[in-house]
Amino acid sequence: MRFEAVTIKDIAKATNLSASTVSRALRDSSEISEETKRVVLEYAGKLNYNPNPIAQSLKERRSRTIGVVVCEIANSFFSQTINGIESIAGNNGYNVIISQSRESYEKELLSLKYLTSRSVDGLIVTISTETKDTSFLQDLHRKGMPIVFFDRIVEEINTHKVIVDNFNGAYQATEHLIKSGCKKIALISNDPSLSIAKDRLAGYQSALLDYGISNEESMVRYCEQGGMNASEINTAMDSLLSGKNKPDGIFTASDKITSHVLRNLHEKNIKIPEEISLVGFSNSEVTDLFDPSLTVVTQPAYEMGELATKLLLKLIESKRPVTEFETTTLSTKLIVRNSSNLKTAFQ
Amino acid sequence: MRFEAVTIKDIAKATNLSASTVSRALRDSSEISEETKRVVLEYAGKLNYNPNPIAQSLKERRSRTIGVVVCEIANSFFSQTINGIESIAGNNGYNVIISQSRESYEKELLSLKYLTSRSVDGLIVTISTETKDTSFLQDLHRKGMPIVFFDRIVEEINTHKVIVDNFNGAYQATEHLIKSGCKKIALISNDPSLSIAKDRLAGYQSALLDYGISNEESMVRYCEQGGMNASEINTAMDSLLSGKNKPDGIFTASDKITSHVLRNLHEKNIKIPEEISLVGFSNSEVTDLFDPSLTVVTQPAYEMGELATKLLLKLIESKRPVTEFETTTLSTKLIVRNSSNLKTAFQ
DNA sequence: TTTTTTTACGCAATCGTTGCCGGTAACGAT
DNA sequence: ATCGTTACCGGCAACGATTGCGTAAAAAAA
Repeated sequence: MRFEAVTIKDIAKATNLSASTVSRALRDSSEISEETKRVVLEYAGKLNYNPNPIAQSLKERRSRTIGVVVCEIANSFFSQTINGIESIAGNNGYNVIISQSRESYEKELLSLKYLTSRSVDGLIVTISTETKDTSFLQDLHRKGMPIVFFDRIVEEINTHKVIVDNFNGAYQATEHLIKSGCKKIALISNDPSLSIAKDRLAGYQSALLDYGISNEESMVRYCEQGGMNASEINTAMDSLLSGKNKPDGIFTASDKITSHVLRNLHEKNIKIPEEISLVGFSNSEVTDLFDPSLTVVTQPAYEMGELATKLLLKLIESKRPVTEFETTTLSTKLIVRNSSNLKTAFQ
Repeated sequence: MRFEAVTIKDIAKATNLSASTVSRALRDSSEISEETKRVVLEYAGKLNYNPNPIAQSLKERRSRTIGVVVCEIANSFFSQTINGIESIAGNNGYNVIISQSRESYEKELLSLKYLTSRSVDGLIVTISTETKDTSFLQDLHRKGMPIVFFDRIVEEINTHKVIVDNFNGAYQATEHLIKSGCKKIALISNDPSLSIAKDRLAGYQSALLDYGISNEESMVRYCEQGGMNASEINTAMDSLLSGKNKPDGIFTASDKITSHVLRNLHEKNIKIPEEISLVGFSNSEVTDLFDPSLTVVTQPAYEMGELATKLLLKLIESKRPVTEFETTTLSTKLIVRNSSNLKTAFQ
């Protein structure tokens, strides 16, 4: 079954005008008489005419569509970002096609190929944990495809980027754990090749350094699959807790990792924060309901989506090639709750 | 900046053939010589040719795009459904445009108009809490637009529908509360005009009836905005708990409502399940981490998305108008945790 | 050799829209 | 009466891919 729409030709026939006149009348051109415009608009209204965006796209060589590649929609951080993206895109007459990599390089590549073959006007991308080779993105960028990165950016591609101050977010989280009395603080993070993982590691290390706590390799674990499956995190936790140097605080560097670690601590019947304090990056809206309520580092995801989209639209609508790019860094927010205990506050 | 793609004409020029020959060669037509095909394919490969889907859409009068209207992406149930939708759509060469109503009738209408004006081949829709008037959807349906409803269906439109057994889900939840020893069970639900709210109310009432508990109007609250803002739910909770007939069990009929109610109970320092037991519909993946871990009714969201998409594709690809429609009902699952206490189990 | 068939390709139209060019009628100016 | 200007509108072509139809050349049949 096909859904048949009204075209300009239908109106042209009905009004005994040519297609071009109807087109111009609809676009309120000055070279069409008021009377003709009235007639055309009346018919267009009556027949509920809508211009065919596919034909327009073909003519104008643009689709007014932007492609978004995220790791996972069912992740608060990304769904909030998408909300921001859709709001700005919608206000500007663009639509959004969303694609998920599910942390797989292969799926990411497929998504990118799919989106570009669907003639998107630009891309908003956050790369997967698995992605080491960014040559496809570099190719696209070189050929003139407007791209904006957010969150997990690609350092070697020079374009607009929207990130948060991951260093500071991690620093504050770690500092908070230290001030809570933790002496042995572990970090469970994403694959270290990711920009965000690097920055968060650096922030964590810097805080330890500043407070005179030694940086020990043995206290850091990386999840190559970004915590897509629990087993990876459980393995990390097992090895972390089995050693002689058991941590008294854990800093988790992503949404998924945070909840998996909490679940693992529950299973092990470890008291939080008495035995181990927990602070993690998370944009989930229900971490206040967790047992215990979680101390989290949150990111302004919605704003990041808005900003990335604004930047992308600027790229798309620029007449001449853009060579000056900006990296916007927003702030994270530390929300202190019961999974950590700010002991020094009572001293 | 525009991204310039390789077209059939580029290949035609490069190979000194006509566009039609190139087109036929690419589609492996029998009236093209093997030698020509080889040459064309070689060039197409070298230039990394991809057919322009916009041009194809215009020609074939279809966009290979399906539109999805959900209430909110940042809701586990819907994001899981979208995952299911995308998986089937992707496998069949369709892409997906997602639109959110945010429980607003106005935004829903805008989304629908936008999607249809973007020439989607079909729609997968779950209506907003606010929606009372479905005439626009009825118009679309009458004009031949393939539509599949899921979750919150429109009863008066005869098309494929995918739902869960809301009656039974609610019955089981209520029955479980009764067996846990609750005598006064409240229901906090969505706007009663929604199909799911009706069915869940009926299941709740039926369970009460079967166990000889009186149905009292005063124990039911409806959230007209579907729990989009906390205040609505807090008001409901205040009125529910202030009366003389304080409930000892609450059944919440949606994801958002469930977490808001839990938060409200926390704020009121009410012990769960000692003072009040809580069971709710929720597809959040972290309800096991809540304080207390939540007893929930979950829906097979991913499967619902898959199924809805399969049905939609059948509609879209059917040669002649479909008149026989099916409503598929999947089962919910009750996961018992600590927010309710199955006391009778110990007897 | 002539006629028929087959092979392999090009032309032109199409989808819906719009930019460009051109044309005509009306009107005032000369 | 002639010209120029203005207002208004139509025709054509093009965006990229596809397809029915036509046809030249080659192959096969007569």
